[in-house]
Amino acid sequence: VTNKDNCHNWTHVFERIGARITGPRCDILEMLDKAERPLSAHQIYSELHARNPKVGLATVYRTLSLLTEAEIVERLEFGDGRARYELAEHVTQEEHHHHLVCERCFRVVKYSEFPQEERDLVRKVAGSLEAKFGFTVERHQMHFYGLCPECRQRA
Amino acid sequence: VTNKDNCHNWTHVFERIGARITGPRCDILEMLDKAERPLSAHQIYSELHARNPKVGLATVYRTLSLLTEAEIVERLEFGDGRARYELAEHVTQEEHHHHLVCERCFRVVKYSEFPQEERDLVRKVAGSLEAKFGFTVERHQMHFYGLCPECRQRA
DNA sequence: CTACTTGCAAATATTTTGCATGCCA
DNA sequence: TGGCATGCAAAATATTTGCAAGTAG
Repeated sequence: VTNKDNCHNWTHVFERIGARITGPRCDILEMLDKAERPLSAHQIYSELHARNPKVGLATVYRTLSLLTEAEIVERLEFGDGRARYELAEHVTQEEHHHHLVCERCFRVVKYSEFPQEERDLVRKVAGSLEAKFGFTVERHQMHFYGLCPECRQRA
Repeated sequence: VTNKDNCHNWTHVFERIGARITGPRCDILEMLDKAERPLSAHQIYSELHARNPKVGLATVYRTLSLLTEAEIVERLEFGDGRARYELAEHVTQEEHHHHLVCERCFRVVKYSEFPQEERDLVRKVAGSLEAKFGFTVERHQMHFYGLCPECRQRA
């Protein structure tokens, strides 16, 4: 009883990577697209499974893995042992952003501050790293860690 | 049969945090201090256990946890599911640095490029985040990901 | 139809914890 | 000596995989 209601926007994504278009896959992309912060596999599974108890956790992991390989999804780790996932920027067409993380409760906020300055610096650093270490630089992440207002108050 | 040969440099570190000075603890700090890249718990355990089979993996994890809480060690995650650890900068008194990671083999290289420009940008971003989100920003990480020369050749 | 997907359960991998023993201060 | 630290084994998490059954194309 796979429900493909959410597939309209995503058919071309799966076609491009030669993967089949299924209900759970579209649901996952839809959730990631609507989310205001990166989601863990468990968060995605909980919601999907609540809507349709037939959905299994393994499918969530396999789908996230598939989409991460295809660079449709980006996998992030913030230090609490569970990976989070969000849509790649070329998919959302949103502004380039990074994350601010509370090191106590691991709440995550997206931000985009001084994008031009960042671009300039990143370009310089990436060039320098390629020259010095022979790496082909593909992407970067900048995480800021601190205490959110709630956790600071409790501390 | 605890061997405290490696404790000379580290007594004050443990005294400051009110923790006992033991062989395994000093060995771990010594390893981190000598390492040129962040080490995983398993890497540390392997070497220590080879030198002294009495050392257990739990001690490694408990020590890393203790030292991370005390901000003597920094915990890092690069996306392969195993955390890495390195000495905090105020302990090594080395230059502020970040990491370049091969997304295929997860080799990690430390770098420090354009430190002044980075400081300027980070200060601006941190201030902006504190004002906008009410977080108290404590630290940041910048990870560059790409392919190392070896993995690029193989691909 | 046929191969790709899925669900379930079992297997891995990493990290944490309980408890009896050991050892630092 | 007293309480923190350790080792071992068992537990808790997170993630991956084998396999039989389901379904997209």
